[in-house]
This record gives sequence, structure tokens and C-alpha cells, in this order.
Amino acid sequence: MLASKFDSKQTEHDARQYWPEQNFAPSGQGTPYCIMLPPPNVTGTLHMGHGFQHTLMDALIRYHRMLGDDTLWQPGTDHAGIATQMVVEKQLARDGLDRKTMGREAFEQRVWAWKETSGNTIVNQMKKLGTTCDWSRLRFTMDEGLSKAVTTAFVKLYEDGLIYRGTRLVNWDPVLQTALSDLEVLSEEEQGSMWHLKYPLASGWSGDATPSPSVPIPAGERDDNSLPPLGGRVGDEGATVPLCLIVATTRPETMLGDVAVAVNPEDERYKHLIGQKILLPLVNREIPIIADEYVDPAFGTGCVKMTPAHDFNDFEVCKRHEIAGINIFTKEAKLNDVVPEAYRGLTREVARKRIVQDLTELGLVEKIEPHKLQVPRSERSGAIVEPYLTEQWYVRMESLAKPALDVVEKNEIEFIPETWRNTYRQWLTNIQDWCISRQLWWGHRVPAWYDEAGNIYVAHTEQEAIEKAGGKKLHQDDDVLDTWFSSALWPFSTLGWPEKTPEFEKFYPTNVLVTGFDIIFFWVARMIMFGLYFTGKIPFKQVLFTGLIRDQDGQKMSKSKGNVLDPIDLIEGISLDDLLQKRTFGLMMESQAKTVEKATRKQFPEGIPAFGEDALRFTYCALATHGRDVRFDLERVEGARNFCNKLWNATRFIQMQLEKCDVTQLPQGFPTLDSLELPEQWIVSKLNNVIEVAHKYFTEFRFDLLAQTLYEFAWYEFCDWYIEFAKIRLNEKVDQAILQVLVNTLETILRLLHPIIPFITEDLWQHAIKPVLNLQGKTLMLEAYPRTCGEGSQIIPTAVAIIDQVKDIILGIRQVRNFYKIEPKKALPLVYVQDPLSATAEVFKHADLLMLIQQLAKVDELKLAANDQTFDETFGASTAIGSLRAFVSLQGLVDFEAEEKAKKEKALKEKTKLEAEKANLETRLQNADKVPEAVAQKWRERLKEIEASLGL
RNA sequence: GGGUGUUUAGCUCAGCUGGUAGAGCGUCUCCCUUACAAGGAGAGGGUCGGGGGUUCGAGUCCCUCAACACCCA
Repeated sequence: MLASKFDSKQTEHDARQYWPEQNFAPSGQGTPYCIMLPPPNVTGTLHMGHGFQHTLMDALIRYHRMLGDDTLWQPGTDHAGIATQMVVEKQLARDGLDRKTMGREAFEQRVWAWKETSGNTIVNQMKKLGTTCDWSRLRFTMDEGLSKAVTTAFVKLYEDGLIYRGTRLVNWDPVLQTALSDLEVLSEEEQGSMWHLKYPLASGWSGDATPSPSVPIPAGERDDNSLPPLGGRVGDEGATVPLCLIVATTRPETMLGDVAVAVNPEDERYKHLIGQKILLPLVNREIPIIADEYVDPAFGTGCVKMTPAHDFNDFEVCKRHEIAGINIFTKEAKLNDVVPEAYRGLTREVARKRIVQDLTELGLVEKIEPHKLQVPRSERSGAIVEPYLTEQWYVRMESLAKPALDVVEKNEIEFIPETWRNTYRQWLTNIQDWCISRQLWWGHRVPAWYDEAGNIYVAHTEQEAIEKAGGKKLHQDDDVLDTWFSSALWPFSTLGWPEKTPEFEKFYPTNVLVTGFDIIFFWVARMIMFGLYFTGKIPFKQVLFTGLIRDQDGQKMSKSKGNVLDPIDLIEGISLDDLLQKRTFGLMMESQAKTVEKATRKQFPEGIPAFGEDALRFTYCALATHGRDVRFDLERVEGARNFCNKLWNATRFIQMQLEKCDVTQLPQGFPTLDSLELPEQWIVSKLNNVIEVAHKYFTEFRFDLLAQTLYEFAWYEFCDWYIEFAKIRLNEKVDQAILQVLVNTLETILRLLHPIIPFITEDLWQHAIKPVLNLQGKTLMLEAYPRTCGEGSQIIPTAVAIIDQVKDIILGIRQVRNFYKIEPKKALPLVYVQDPLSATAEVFKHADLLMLIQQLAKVDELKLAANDQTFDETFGASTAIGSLRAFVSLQGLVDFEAEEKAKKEKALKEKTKLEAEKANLETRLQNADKVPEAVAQKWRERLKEIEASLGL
């Protein structure tokens, strides 16, 4: 006998023993079905987003496995170049070491060692959660096979002219000292300043202090001759007035690298100055005034300083004007030796202060305004990214993007939800070349070698390169590839590509990719491009984009905010103290700890109870709407846990009932539907309907509706109604057919729910179902997903209609009962039921159904009233559901005088509502000719119902 | 500045190709009835962001405005 309460820990422990890992491998039979696990960072830990996506993937895989498909869920981890290198470098720093002194080889060994110790954490966590990946096929992006795929891909792209080495501006992370791709730079709005600087015209010195009127901001106008010549000081005798252009900038320190000032060619204010020169302050370099459409005359002063070596827009403008840039920074983003001596070696921040100060002293700062600006920061180090001129490896994207765009436009790859096509299209149509080299030591080293003359030899191996070089001594490129380069090969490299393995032949293209929309560019688009390029096929047929998991306030979960939830904690529970410690550890700012602690104490005053894996999984599914983000609501986990308990207890009840009979005598499967009594016909009809809907929702990836449908069926139809119907009759006598329907319906429910809540369904099936039904299967995981149940008819509409009527009668009587607060124990002496549309008459032909009503509504005597029979107020109360009316005698049960008023109010309210609806229907029916007949028919029926219950 | 999305019950969200609204949690009342108080029986609660339009009929289609979110520049 089952315990009276569901215990998730015990259940998970028990269920797991039926799932040997070899069951997760492809069966070798059936239609191939393959999902690639988006490889998590090998040194990371599982977070809510993983939990969410893995749940959906596991549900899909379990569903298809139960359908009999040949399922492969390919797992693996990602080496995560920058992130991993940073972690290891931090460890080294604690030991007083750094990678440069220990050398590349020793450093790599150190990272491998770290990967071995920590790398299994996330895999173990996934196993703990019951994810049924084929663990025997676990891959790692730095493995030999996958590294070979990377080299092969690189060499091919290079030989096809799609990879090149180019010198151009890149996003430079001055802390990590590596280039970053556009996608690794996050721009956030920050409060800064806009400095308005005066740039004197080289030719514009005016001896008579009368500025030309067409020069808009002559220094003299405002400062009244107080402005000194360059190098002079305020108050100098005989100062002349320079004519100045005023440039507005958010980065004054870059002025040392200015090579021009640009204005719009149509700007009347400056037109005549185009071609003239500026004498750049502090540097004393003459730079031209140029005209370019890029300049917005309305923004700032309409004059833009050009620093092409440190600004992407300026770079483009100056390229058009063939003006070379001047690099003023070192790799650490400190001023280099090109700038005047006074500024050399300063960081950007210090240089800014110094330069503004110096310019101010020269009277060359017009004004400083507060200004909000987008500051580009490195996703990893958080440092402000410096546009920096370096030589890097690039992938030419244009020709790769086109076919990738096509397959999505033509829906050969289906995006779910479809709206992400827009995002995808937008990015691919404006795609930039992909900077793939990184100045790191952890990753796939660029397979390019150089001879002493600097000639490049791209080859699969060093040996091959040397051969190409004619035996010359070569040095391999120091850089490694962007981690996403290897990730882009994931769908086929994990299947053995470039070898044509049987797995590749069978499972590629894969079926569905489940991932977050946040990596649509990073990963999804690149996989499609590379998939098409290298295999000639799409890498997957569908992409399911999940929302981002946010906290209950809609905030992104992040360690630095201290609002993360660990899926493991929801499953196993955690005390408040442990949770506090977890959340306040490693915060960016100490001061935040108090805020986080307060919020945590408020939200989880008693910590988090152990809800169990099934409850968490059910919640993930219930929240998996096709939206953008998911607010994670802990209360829903509780609701899901309660649902598990409901299933548990329903099983327990059935187990008790089965003890009354000899289960070995119980026939297999459902009895023929036509042979059954009405309640049985009803529940099996409903069940068959639910089965059909479940398949539909799986196909449409509507895990939310799937969860809701199964929840409602299991709880409301099966537990609340059918079990009650069954209980009453089983108390009278042991009825084999009822037992058979009970246990088989439960068994079907367990199979239906298994992909979502695998542990409890497996556990219940093993303990309460398998022995009773004498099933041969070893695990529910490998049982068939339900199709339709029962022989012959699968849905009997008349049974559904009659039982629905029975439910309505019971509901009506219960309403009266509750309204008059009649004790549940007290039986009602007499109830008349009247139904002018005579649907109820059918119910009264079945004595067994009347018995059910009498027991479930606690009524002594139940009678069918004639249509013209009337009941005066002294009889009791009446209630209406549809056309049905129940007249409940309340003789001796209530004080009529006292209840009269409330009763009248209720009746009036009901009447008003119905009359309004009646009027509305009548208006609509005036236009009945314009409406489809089926709709009009429905209206007429409803109108009849209303008239009937109004007693018309 | 360009784009995408969201706005439905107190909270979190469903609502398919247009036919007058649903769930979970919460609230209120009654009940520890031999599967389940992690439960049972019932109740209350929404002018579907504002405005306009198309239609016999709009939460659902179109236009517009507003707020919020995200992406790109």
C-alpha cells in the first residue's frame, strides 16, 4: 500500500532505478528522431534556463521514444574560451601565478586539469534531473574529433576564399587583451558628459577681432576678446581672437588621435570652411575640415571630430576620404608614444581628466553638458571596449548568409514562434564579417603557419603546412578561434563529421533545436550557415525558441543581483540560512548584500521546501507559452507538487479498491466501450479526446496547454467525478468492469503524463499498475504513448451528454445547499428536477444514475417534475443551469423568513442576467440570415434554454 | 532613430482561422466525509491599456495614441 502522502525524494530515488542509461541510446528501430543538446559551458553549473530547456527537450525525447521512434538526444559541453580562461586565470592569481610566466603549454594543461575536476559538475546535475540524453555519446568541443572538424572547416573556408586575414577596427577588450565579435559587446546606456571643445581654425586667426558672420561660434563674441592665442593664457596682452569650430564629443581624450573635423556638405553654416584646416590643440597638428553626409547637422554643433583609429563611424568616414587613422592606445588602452609626452602611459580615464583640464586652462572648453550615452562593454570582463586597429581572422559572411536566409524564408527550417524570423532576417541581411580570432590560449588554435617572410600556410596539420612551405621552418598562429566557431559545427561534428558516419547519415538533419532567442545570432544562424555550407543540408528542421526565465518581478536572474534560483534547491529544498549565504556570496558590491538579504527573507521566510523534480518540470511546461520571457512563479511549483500528490492518492485509492478483487482475474486493457455503463463510457470518451489533444499539443510544442489539459482531465474529470461515481458503486458491490476502467484510465493518464513528470509516473506505474495488469515492460519510459483506448467506439456522445447532465444536476443542488449553508452531512428530503428541453428525462431512465446523484448531492428523494408543474416559494429554493431547473425542498432546514431576502436578491440577479442575454440573442437573431446556419442554430438553442429557465 | 513584442480577474498567464471570456495561485463561506486538509463543496472577482474604424457581431482584423520590455544602430 502506498503511503498517504507523496514524497518526491523517495519517488525520485525509486523511479531512477528503472532507467539504466543504455535505455537512453537510440533503439536502432523506428523513425530517426534527434535533438542536439545546446552544449552548456563545461565549467558552469546548471541554472533555471537550462532546467527549463532541458525539461522541454526531455519531454520531447521521452514522447518520441514512447512513440517508438529511434531517438538520439546528443549531449555535450562547450569549452567556452574566454569564460574558462578567466576562471583559471583567477585561480592562478590566487596562487600568485600568471599564465604568461608559466607559458602556453603549462597553462593549457592547467585548464584541462580544471576541466577534468569541474567539468562534470553540470553533467552530473543533468543526470540528477533525469535528463535522458545518450550519455555514452557525450562530446566536448575540444575533443579530438570535434577539433578535427574545426580544422577541416577552417581549411575549407580558407581555401574557398571565405576566410581572410584583415587589418581593421575590432572591438578590443583591454583587460582580456583580445578581440571580440560584435555580439560579445554589450552597449548599455550610462550617464556621461558631452564636452564641447573649441577647435581653432589654422587659418582663422583674426587680427581685428571681427569674426566673419558666417562662422557661427566665434570665440570673441561671447568671451569678448578674452580668448588668448594658443599657448597663451587668459589676460595676455595683445591677444588675438581665434575663430573656432566647436566639436561635441563624449570622449575628449581621443582628440589626441583626431585627423579631421567633419561637417555636413549641405550645412550652410560651415560650407565655406570645407577644405580649410584646424590646428588641433595640445597636439598642434593641422587637420582638414571635410564634408560628409554622415554628419547630422542637427546633432550637437554639426561639427564632428574624426578619430578613425578609435571609432567605427569615423573609420568609415575617413576611409571614404582616404585619411589614415592614428592609433593612440596600447593594448591595455593606455596612451602610447604617438601622443605628446605629457600624456603617455595614462589610462583613458586619467587622460580624459588631464586633457579636459589642459583644454580648460587654454579656454578651449566651451561647455560640458550631462549626456546619456551607449557605452560598449565587454560581455566577459565588463571593461569598456576600445575600437582598436589590429590584424585578425575574419569569415566573409555575405555568401553564407544568403542561403541561410532562404531556408528560413521558405520555412524549410521552421521557427517557433514564427516571429523570430524577423529578427533573424534583420541580422542576416545586414550581416558583418565575423571576427573569429581571439588572443587567448584556451581554444582551437588557428591552423595557419607563417614562415620568416610572413607567408601564410593554412593546413590541417603542421606537417602539411611544412610541406606546403617547401620544408621551411614555420611558426603557428598564436590565436585561437572564437568558441562559437566550433559551436556552429555542433549538429554535425558531434555526429562524426567530416567522416560520413552511420549516425550522421541517420540523424542529420536533426529534428528540433530547443534554445533561447538570445543566441539566435551567436549560434542558431551560424549553425544554419555552416550546416548548409559544409553538409549541403539544413542542420535541423525546427527551432523552438524558449523564453528567458525571469524572477517573479520580471527581473533577469543573475548572481550579481542575488535573485537567482537554483533548480536543485527547488527540487531538494533549502533552508533560509543556506539560501541567504548562497545569494549573498560573491556579489559585485558588498552593500548589495543587505538588500538581497532583505528581499530573500521577505520572499522565502522559511526557505524553500522540497518540491521535487516532477513539480519543477511540470511548472516549466505549464509556463512554456510561446512568449518572450517567463516569469517564474514559485506558487505554481507548489500547485504542481499538489497535483503530484493528487495522482499519488488517486492511485492509492485504486490500489485499495483492487484489493477487494482477485487481480489475476482482471482482463487486459479496456473493456469494449459499447458494453459499459454510462459513467464508464463517459470517462473513456473523455480520455480518448484528451489523448488526441495531447498529440496535437506535442506537435505544436504547446507544453503549457498540454500540461493544463492533462491536469484538468486527471484532477477534475477523473478524480473529482469519475472516481466518485466509481466509489459509490464499488461500495455496493465489486464490479470488475469499473475496476478495469479505473485502473486502465489511471495507467493511460500515467503514460500521458510521463514525458512531463517522469518520476512519479514511473514510480506509480511500477508499484501500483504493472503488477496488477501483469505488464511485461521493464519501465514506463519504454511503454507506448497512448493512442486511443478501447475497442469499437472511442467516443460515445450520448453518454457524454447524459453524464454532463448528471453533473449539472448535482452542481445545481450543491449550489442551493451551499447558498443556504446547509450542513454537508444533512440530507435534503426532496428535490424536483425540471427540464423543458427534456435532456434530463434521459437521466431519469437510469436508476443507477439517480442513485449517484442522490449520494453525491445528499438527497433523499429525487423526482422529475412535469414541464407545467409549478413550485411556490414555500416549497423551497430553485436554481438553474442551462435549461435545467432544480427545486429543492427546504422544509425544516432553513428559516425562510430570514433567508427570503437573500434568496430574492440572488434570483433577481440571475433573472436580470438571463434577460439581458435573451435580449441580446434576439437582436442577433434578427440578422440570422447573415450568419452561418450552425451559429444561428446555436443561438436559437441557447435562447430556448434561457426561456425555459425563465419559465416562459 | 529603425525593428520586434507585451498590455485580459488581486498576482502569473491561456484564449486556434472574428460568435459577448478561462486556468493556476490568492480572497471569502462551509466541511478534518474511511484516496488525498499538498484535500472536498461552493462563492465573489474582468467596460479584455485609451480612442477610432471594418463587420450583423471584435479580446480576436485594421488605424492611431500611451505605457512597458527587448533587439539593432
